[in-house]
Amino acid sequence: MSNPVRRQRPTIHDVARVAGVSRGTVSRVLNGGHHVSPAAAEAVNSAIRKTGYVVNRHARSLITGRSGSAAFLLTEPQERFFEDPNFNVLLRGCTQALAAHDIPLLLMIAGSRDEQRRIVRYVTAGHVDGVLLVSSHTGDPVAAQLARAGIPVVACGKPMDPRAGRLAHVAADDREGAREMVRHLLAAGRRRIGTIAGPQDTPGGVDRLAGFREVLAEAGLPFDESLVETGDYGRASGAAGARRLLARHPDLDGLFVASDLMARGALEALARAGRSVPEQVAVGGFDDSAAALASAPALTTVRQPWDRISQEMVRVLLARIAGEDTSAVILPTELVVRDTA
Amino acid sequence: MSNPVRRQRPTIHDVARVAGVSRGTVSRVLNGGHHVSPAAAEAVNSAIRKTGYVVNRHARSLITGRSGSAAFLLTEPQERFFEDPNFNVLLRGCTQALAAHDIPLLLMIAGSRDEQRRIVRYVTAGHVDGVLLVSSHTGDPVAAQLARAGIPVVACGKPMDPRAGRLAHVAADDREGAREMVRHLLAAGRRRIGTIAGPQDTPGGVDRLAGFREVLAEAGLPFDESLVETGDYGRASGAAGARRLLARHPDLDGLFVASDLMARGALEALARAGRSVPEQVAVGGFDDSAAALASAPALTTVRQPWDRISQEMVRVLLARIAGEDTSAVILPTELVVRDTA
DNA sequence: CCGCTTCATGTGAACGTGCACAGCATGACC
DNA sequence: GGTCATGCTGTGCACGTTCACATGAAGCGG
Repeated sequence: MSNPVRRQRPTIHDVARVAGVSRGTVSRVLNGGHHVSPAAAEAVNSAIRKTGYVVNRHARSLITGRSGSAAFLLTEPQERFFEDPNFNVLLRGCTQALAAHDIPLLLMIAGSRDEQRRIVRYVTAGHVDGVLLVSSHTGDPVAAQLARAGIPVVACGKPMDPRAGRLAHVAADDREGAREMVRHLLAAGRRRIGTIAGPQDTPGGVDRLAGFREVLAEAGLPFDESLVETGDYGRASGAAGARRLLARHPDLDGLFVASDLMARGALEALARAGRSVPEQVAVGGFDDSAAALASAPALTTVRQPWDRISQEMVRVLLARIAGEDTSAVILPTELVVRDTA
Repeated sequence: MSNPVRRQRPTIHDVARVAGVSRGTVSRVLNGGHHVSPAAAEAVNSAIRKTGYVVNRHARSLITGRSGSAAFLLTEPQERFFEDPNFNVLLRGCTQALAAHDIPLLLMIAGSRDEQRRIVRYVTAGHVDGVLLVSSHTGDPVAAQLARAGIPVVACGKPMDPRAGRLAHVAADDREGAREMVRHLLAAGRRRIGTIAGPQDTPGGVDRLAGFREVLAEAGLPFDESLVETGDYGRASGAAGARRLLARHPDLDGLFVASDLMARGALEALARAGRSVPEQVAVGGFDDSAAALASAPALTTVRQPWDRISQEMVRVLLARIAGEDTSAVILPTELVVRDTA
């Protein structure tokens, strides 16, 4: 009747003893409850409550070979991601979506070569069941190694390289989002429409530019390469692009900019050039980031459904872990009309 | 000589066989290498390279009772944190500092009651060795439960409640930072200095206001309660506070604002009231956030050493996990002089 | 009443590691 | 040469769980 000095955490064995059944039965109740009589199940559940038992994931992982956790992997220019509010929405959304399945999320940042090696070793060692990948270009060596090792990976954003087909991905429909924005500019009577595109080595940059071109062509407007500028998604490049466009086309009356940050830069350049927005030049951005509302005038933009993207990434990842072969998911964007167009 | 059909991951046993030693010796090499002859150690290391062995953390955790991982726990108003660029620096810094010790970081968000329960269960079950806590008020129920269960917890920011002494914490020196800024305003000849303080239920808000008062008193300026306004760290409350201060004190020539966001709001209000900055009113902020540089004029502010804070949090956490009783660490701030003061 | 199936339950083994302990060789010292 | 200390190495066990298999009971049709 004497208590042990050190109070141990209750194990499945304790539960079995209290419930008057065997360890196997408790284990069955824990994992699905098939092949267990209602009476036994009830006894086990009550014993679990009574003892305060929680499963030891380490023991479980050791035998099953699965960790019950997932990683959020960030490669490449981490600074840019961390500064991007949308990235934060994504990170939060993924964390919470996985938490609903009782799966903890490991945050991993692959910066240096050393960090990359460590991450590959950790993940391929089976200490993570799957990986949510955020990377600007998907020729990423880390991602490739993981995919080759058979780790389920779901990327955020369309892969640049279609032959990197082993990666599942979830992305917003950049092309259709761009199309919608340009149609909106056309509907407002704009005919001399320029664009500041994103980097052409990112799929988003390519698709938004493609959407822009398609709609102009469909509207029967002559294609003019001099109406296209390219930036790096940053504020400064937006301002520079707008200046160059205005120099070439003083009669510009519409501008589709591939990111809100660049759009803000473009607005400054337009103001400095004495153009009124939206009266003389209508401006549309992309992202619906905080920058869109940072100062007046509020930016008309295209919203990407980041909350849904995170949910879908988790859904696809869990499906892949379960062995299903879900691959690409493309989600619709939403046009947000404010003051600039 | 026939290979097995399925290639298993190499275990410590395989390494031992290849190296021609026992499992125990391999284990010793892995954990510190004490009591191992150089020859044996070399044989083991070469065998590890040859087999591509990586330790199975699940098995190790099962026997040691330690997980080799830590959690980054976010409670309360998650939105505010995720929008705060400094928070991102902190999260990134902690992740990388822990990665250097080969410790993965689990991101946990305690929003709903249900999430809180799940997190407490997970952590107290021993699936995490320690917790890095970010919470605005440290009377936090989740933190209290974890501390009570004996989990090492290191909080970011000073606890409001000194009797919550079981939590270690790392914080910037808000009081001295505020003192330095106010001294800077005094040195510039300002004598009619107001402040927009932060919420008085947060330690940062209290300390920054205390520093403000102390320096004025030391300078022999009469204390005037009507020079104090209180905001919620947000832009709008800064603008409102500045308007009220100006109404009461049209001759205001200096303003210490407890956050950059509020400072931006104050700058707008000052501009609208026709005051020139810094000629008529010198303005100092706090945080050195992106808002400080968001638009002209660039804000003079107090920088908190977020990179060092994250490093110290990790250092203190590892010390606590190792059983040492490191507690409070206060780090110096840095005055960043730009255009507004 | 028998043989067959179905289903709930118990049992032993295995997962890969760390640790305590025992054994063994070597060398030093009396 | 014997005793003892010292330092390296091997072995068995334990950690808590899942899984395959065995067992036995119950149901059922002939």
